[in-house]
Amino acid sequence: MNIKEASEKTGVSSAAIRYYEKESLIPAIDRTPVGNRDIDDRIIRRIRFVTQMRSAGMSIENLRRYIELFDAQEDNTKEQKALLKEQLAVMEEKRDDLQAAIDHLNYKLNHFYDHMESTEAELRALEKEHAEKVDHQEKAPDDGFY
Amino acid sequence: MNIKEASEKTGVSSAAIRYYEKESLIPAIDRTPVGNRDIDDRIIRRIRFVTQMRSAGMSIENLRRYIELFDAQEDNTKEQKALLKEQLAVMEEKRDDLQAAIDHLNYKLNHFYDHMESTEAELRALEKEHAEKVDHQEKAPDDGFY
DNA sequence: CCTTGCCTTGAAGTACACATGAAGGTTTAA
DNA sequence: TTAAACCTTCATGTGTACTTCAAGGCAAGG
Repeated sequence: MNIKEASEKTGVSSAAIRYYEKESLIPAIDRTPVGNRDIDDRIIRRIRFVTQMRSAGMSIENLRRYIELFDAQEDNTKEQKALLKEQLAVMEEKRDDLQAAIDHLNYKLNHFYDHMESTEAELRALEKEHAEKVDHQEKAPDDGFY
Repeated sequence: MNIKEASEKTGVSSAAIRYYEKESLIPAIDRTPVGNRDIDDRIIRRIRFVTQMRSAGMSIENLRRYIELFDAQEDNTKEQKALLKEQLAVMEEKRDDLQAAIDHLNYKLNHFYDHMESTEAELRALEKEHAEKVDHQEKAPDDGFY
């Protein structure tokens, strides 16, 4: 498939696909005799992988290092393991930050209900949760920003 | 406390704190008689909140909108809820992407062990996990990129 | 009095991750 | 054969989120 089709399939712009190839986030793409990119499913999968990691907040630079390690054939496993573990720690910390922020937003959402919209059922649900999370609520701060 | 102390306390640069104030991500900061910022714990909490949301991928623009709604006295809870839910969805997707990446990386780490370093215990742990995750492994793709 | 070290504002510079534009090549369709 | 609709590379532009710089003020120590 050509780059436009790949773009439509992945939701990544043609320019971004070219950029990813240039930055080695995806492998070198085969060309047709006239020089156009001919993109197969393996590339599509890689583009989707890049999208996922980017969406999760990984920088191009880190992502390239990660993929280099992933693709490496040589048996430099010691360094690879070290770098992968480092990367893993970064990602786990980010995930935990994200989870903390999600918890915060959920708390907020559940504890400021809209009088205009709340149905009986919603109110009951809120009250139930409120009862369950008293200790959590106790920790809630003065101004709502921790 | 002065801006430098606040910076050290939060890990956010002085310039960034000034920037956040200018962009209304944190409230206007009180000044000493000579005009220097005098930062209290309420501001510190807000800075930390901003840091967390930024780290979670919220843009300055969205964050400002969110905080404006938050601080508003009018009963605009309907909009607030909408904005919160929107942001929550974004963050949950990011978290799931990150988790997928973490799983991916853990899989990689566990299946290319270093002959030079593995202890008996580590090997047993890997084998155990391997046995537990057969179905997951079955789904592992050709090139490892989904 | 002068240096050190903090602070201020405002303007300008920087890094990242693309987006856009210029100049040109190929293929299909009227 | 001429236009449309793709494509290529290379260069330059853009938005975001700061960072850095310039010019200067205030307070303490030597």
